[in-house]
Amino acid sequence: MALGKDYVAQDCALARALELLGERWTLLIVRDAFYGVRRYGDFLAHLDVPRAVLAARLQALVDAGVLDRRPYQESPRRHEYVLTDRGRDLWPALNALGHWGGEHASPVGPARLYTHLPCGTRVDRTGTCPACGRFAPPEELEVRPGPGADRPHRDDPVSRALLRPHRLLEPLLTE
Amino acid sequence: MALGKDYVAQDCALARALELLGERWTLLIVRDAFYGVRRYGDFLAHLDVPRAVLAARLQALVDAGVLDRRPYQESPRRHEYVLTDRGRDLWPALNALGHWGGEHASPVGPARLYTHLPCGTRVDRTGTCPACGRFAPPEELEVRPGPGADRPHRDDPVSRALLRPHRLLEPLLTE
DNA sequence: TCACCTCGGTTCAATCAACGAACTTAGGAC
DNA sequence: GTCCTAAGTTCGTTGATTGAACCGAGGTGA
Repeated sequence: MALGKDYVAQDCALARALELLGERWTLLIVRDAFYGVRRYGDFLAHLDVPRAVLAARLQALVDAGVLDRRPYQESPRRHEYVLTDRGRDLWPALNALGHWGGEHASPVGPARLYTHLPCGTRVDRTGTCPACGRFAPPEELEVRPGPGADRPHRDDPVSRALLRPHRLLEPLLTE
Repeated sequence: MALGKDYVAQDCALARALELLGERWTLLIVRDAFYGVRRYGDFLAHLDVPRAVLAARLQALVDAGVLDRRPYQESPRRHEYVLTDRGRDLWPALNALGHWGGEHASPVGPARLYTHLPCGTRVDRTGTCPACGRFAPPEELEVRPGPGADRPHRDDPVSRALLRPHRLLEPLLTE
């Protein structure tokens, strides 16, 4: 979606957001980053995305300032991808899209529930906690499998780790 | 993005939403529908989307229950595409994505502002009106060009019509 | 009656991106 | 020396997007 064949003539904030986020796989990668996935191999295991596409998308997200690529060990040097503030600001959009998908595109309801930890209440489609009435930032949310959850489908370390309730943005332990 | 090569293994609400909405052009078409665009020719003029792609996307959105295709005149019979309730429920997602794009991906700020008509206040990224504290449904919003607006760029009937403040979902008059 | 116009598409060849399997590179472990 | 892991890159095949041309139903004007 490079120059010339992009949404460039659409001088609109949504179009510019989609220039990056509208590429296939990109938003699922960002969602996984909210779930605490940080490593190339874990994204790969959870997403079934072609390796080349994953590498390109991670690079694009780093270039756009959504993810930060930083070393998590030396010798051998390895890197992880962590959401920046700009990336965390995508939470309302991700929550709204996921909420719509759970209501209108899922046979059995949402696969995951988001609970505002201080209140123990599910957030609504705007990302607001009905109990305290405030917008619930992702750090204060816990993901947990919902009624339409993974059951038979996936079996990879990331999917297994997500069967346990998990605070958003905390690194996911994939034993 | 048909069977077999879709996000099907991602048993997740977001993945299912993206199965439809993640296709190129789809969310821009939905955005235009919120702006009041209803006709094939107007989408075409505003979006620079290939005709075949537009036809395919409109069909997919109708199949998914996001748009309703209904006649607006007989002899010759012509149809228009109007957002259903399911389509209107996409507003929080569209608003959140557009808000992110305006803050993080636009050089000069948002190209369009959304004002809650009863309060005269701009809605925030969650779609909530800061003045009345409630979620502002799209019917109560007015679009208006903002600081980063179209200026030189596009010159088509739809872009011209959007230079005037306009209530969301009201049919756009493209004289 | 004929030519031409509009609207809402469809068709098709060329191009571009995604896919997936194989390969690579750098270091550690046995 | 051999094997293993993590994080990629390479590359031929498949599939989607593009844009220009075409189509058909109906109206309009001379």
